[in-house]
Amino acid sequence: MMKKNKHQNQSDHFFQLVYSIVYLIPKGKVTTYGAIAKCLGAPKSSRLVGYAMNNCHGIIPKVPAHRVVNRNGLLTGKHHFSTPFEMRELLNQEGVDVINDQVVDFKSKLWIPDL
DNA sequence: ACTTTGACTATAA
DNA sequence: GTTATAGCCAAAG
Repeated sequence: MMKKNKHQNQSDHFFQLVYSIVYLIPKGKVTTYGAIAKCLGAPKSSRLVGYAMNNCHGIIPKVPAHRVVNRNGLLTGKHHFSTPFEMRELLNQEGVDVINDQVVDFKSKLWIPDL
């Protein structure tokens, strides 16, 4: 009788939850940390979303972290990729134009996870 | 157990 | 338009 589990022992429960949302981001679209956090029921934990992404290196399947930008449409996490240009490259391949580390027509490309 | 950190956001000046 | 400050909360040290 698993009585030792007082409350989901999944240490990275929050991380997995974030990843599951990121996987849902359609190709050619982007979303924000706050949108993901809000979808998780913790709109004020936007920082934790970014924190989770910092741990996404080596996650299988690959996490499309390049589709997650801040609320301004700025590629704040580009420095966490293999190369600062990789994030822009990936977005460009999906039809998302990026100029000066900012998504062009960000408002149009924005996608909000559906609950 | 306490302190620091961080891929954020909202508000104020 | 920009810059500064505060709030936020879980993971890592």
